[in-house]
Amino acid sequence: MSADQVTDTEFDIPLQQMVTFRLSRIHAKLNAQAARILKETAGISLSQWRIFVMIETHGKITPAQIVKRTDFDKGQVSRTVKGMLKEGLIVVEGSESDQRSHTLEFTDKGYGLFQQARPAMRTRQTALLGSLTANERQVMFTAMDKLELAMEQIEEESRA
Amino acid sequence: MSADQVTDTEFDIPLQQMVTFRLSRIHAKLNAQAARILKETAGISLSQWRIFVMIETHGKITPAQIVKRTDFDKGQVSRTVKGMLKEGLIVVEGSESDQRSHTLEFTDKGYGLFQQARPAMRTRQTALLGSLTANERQVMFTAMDKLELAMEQIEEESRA
DNA sequence: ACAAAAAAGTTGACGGATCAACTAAATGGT
DNA sequence: ACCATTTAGTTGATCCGTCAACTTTTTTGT
Repeated sequence: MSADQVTDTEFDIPLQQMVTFRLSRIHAKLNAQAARILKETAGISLSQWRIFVMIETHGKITPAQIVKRTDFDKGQVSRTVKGMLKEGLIVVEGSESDQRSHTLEFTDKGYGLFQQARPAMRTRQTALLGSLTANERQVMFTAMDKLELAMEQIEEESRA
Repeated sequence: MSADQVTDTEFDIPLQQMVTFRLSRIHAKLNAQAARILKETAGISLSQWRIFVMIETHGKITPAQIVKRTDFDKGQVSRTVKGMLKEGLIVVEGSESDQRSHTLEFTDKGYGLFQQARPAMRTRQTALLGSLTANERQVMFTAMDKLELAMEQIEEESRA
């Protein structure tokens, strides 16, 4: 049951950093690679891509809804949207029921760039997922769920 | 075999972002939590902690060796070391064989702070690893290995 | 031995992420 | 209906991560 014996044979990376550290490195590499692909294929940033994906998936979504669904920082969403408006990648449409908010939509230009980036992104995603067996994928996702839960519990305990 | 059918039932998060996106969020949360703990327990930053861990593990290590082993950015290592010197957390000792480089060591103050942060960090690490079964841990690490490999292959292919 | 290449470290620039303060609009309890 | 609270979005400050340019020193090939 105790987790201490898992990796006590220290090779290069000490116990204390295994999970955090490995995830951190993978994340950095994944991000850098995605950013590079997006820049090369469509000249857009990773933040912009993520906004596009949310619009594509949910259609006419507001910044607040994006924040709720993704946990992105609302400041950053605001700035990214601002940039995308200036570049003519999206347009906003004021909501009638709520004067504060507006829904986001593709422009033709924005949609074009999004489509331009998609094949490479899709290929990459397929290659990444394809490198794992079905079982590995499944276990990895449940493991990530559990890690997120464990983090929340740590947070609660340390606040008690 | 095809990876497309894995998550084609789109719930909240579309296929294109599953891996990248989940990892990104977990990474961000893990980082934020670690940073908070380190600040509260010892008043040090995550970068400083990581340098400490490397010194602790390898003893009298040079910045270049840290970069090799961890893939940290050498610019950032340089800056972090500079800050730690100014705060008196470490000292450097010039190498005789190489005029360019220097090894890093704890000061008493630095070691004290490191020890001060350790229990909370260790507890957290144990809680994180402990939330997973042995099998999940093992599968997760091999999955991460495979993902890193897949990324490298994508990189090579796109350069061809 | 010497020129060319590689390695160690520093620094500047820039984008991304996080946090906090702020404005304005909507909601809810009484 | 009214005041307090919540929610949407903007903006500024700050830190971290990444990239590239540069200096100095060491290594390597001939």
